[in-house]
Amino acid sequence: MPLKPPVILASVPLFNGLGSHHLDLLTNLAIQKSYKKGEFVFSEGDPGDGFYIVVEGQVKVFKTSSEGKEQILHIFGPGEPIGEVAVFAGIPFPANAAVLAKSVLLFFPRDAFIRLIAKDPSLAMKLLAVLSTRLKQFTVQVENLSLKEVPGRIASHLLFLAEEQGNRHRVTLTISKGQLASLLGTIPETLSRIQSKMAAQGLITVSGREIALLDLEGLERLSETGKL
Amino acid sequence: MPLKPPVILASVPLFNGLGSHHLDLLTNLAIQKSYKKGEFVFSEGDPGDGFYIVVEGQVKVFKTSSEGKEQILHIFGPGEPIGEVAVFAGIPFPANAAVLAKSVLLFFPRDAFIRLIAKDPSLAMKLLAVLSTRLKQFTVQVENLSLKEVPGRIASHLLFLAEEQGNRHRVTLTISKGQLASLLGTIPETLSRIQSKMAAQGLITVSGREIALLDLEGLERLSETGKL
DNA sequence: CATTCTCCTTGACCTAAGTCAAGGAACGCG
DNA sequence: CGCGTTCCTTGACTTAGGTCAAGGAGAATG
Repeated sequence: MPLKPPVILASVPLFNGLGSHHLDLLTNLAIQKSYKKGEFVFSEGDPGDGFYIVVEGQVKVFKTSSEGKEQILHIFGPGEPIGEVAVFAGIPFPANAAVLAKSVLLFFPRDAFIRLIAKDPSLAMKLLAVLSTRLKQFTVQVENLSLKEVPGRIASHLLFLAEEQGNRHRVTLTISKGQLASLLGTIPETLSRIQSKMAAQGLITVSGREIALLDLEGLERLSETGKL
Repeated sequence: MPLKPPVILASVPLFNGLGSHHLDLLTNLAIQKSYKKGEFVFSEGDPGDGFYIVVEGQVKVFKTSSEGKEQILHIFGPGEPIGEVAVFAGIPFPANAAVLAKSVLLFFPRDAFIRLIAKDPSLAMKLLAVLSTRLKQFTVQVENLSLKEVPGRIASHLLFLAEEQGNRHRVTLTISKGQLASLLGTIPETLSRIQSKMAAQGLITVSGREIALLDLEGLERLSETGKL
């Protein structure tokens, strides 16, 4: 059931600084949709007739192999746009999107949104920045997958979370270990084993989704020269 | 030695369809630079004070691990823009760029170029399309690295080249085998071995940089369900 | 509170692909 | 045209990490 969105657009970074006139136009464009845990937002190959912004909840974008293994490309939280690639490249969605928890998204239909950008270069500049940042993130993901072994990827990710959460010594996972494995290009078993080994070496302690970073030096070293 | 560029901008896809006024402005912005084989265009971490367009030659963009292994992110040919990510995200270059053969590039300084876009939404739309397409390519690269084994990656790449070169049954590598290995996230030894195996099974025949695709069916299958 | 999920962990095993080392082929240079 | 350098190929070996299988812990449900 599509609903009219609440007036939260102003708090979305992408629309930040937009005039209230444009915000009104956007508000009229947007269609609000709700999803329950596990539900797909779109599938790889679906026509890219618009993009989404997360209002609340969490969405994973991922690829699946023929044997059913899954690789998460990115996890999106509130305020982040999903699927703009399909809109601007004029192609079908290149990956799947599914929600990890009950979520609310806003949908912006392609054509109307494109018309809006054409009129407002500042919106275009914002989008360029968003896409560029995502590109940079892919750069890191490829580096991690190809040049680092699993322990290094885990260490990197923990340090990244510490940075993001603004706490040098303790991080909270926002996704399950299984999903984390899929994000890091490995499987739960391997993640589990390495996590144990890291704990045994005094690098971290794990308790549920709470992880204490005991040895930042060591983690830093591990994240670069992958040897555990 | 920077030189004024020749009037080839109109033939660059990114600037295609731009008015001659804007083309003149761009021409005045651009600085032509020449590189000899192996030379770096920029290094990871360098300030992103502008971006480049390939006029002739070939440029690889790549990451390097602490142990010296290299992963190529993309190979750019004539007409393609390099390094826009740094410009629009306002960050240093997130990877290295080096030329694979004697090359000529045009450099566009950041600030002037940004001013130009702000005035011309159609240029912004073109850039959005370019970045989106690159994003989609990364999507494929991550999928290949994480969800496919090396034989599958090779098969995919050969089929991709066949598509690109418009010849179903014969492709020509434009880079050395060693560089190809680095692009596919493996090493020359492994590439070599698998190529031999594929030849033994009648999928392909290899002679230098010329590869004949004998069994498209088989390659297609291999590219999906990676079993050789 | 017991039951059933779902998720996580550990063990034994196996295999894809990386390392090290040695020849060969091809290419550019003097 | 011969020489050296760079690139490619093949072989023997090692290993990171995936697979399969079996518990165990925690959360959710009736």
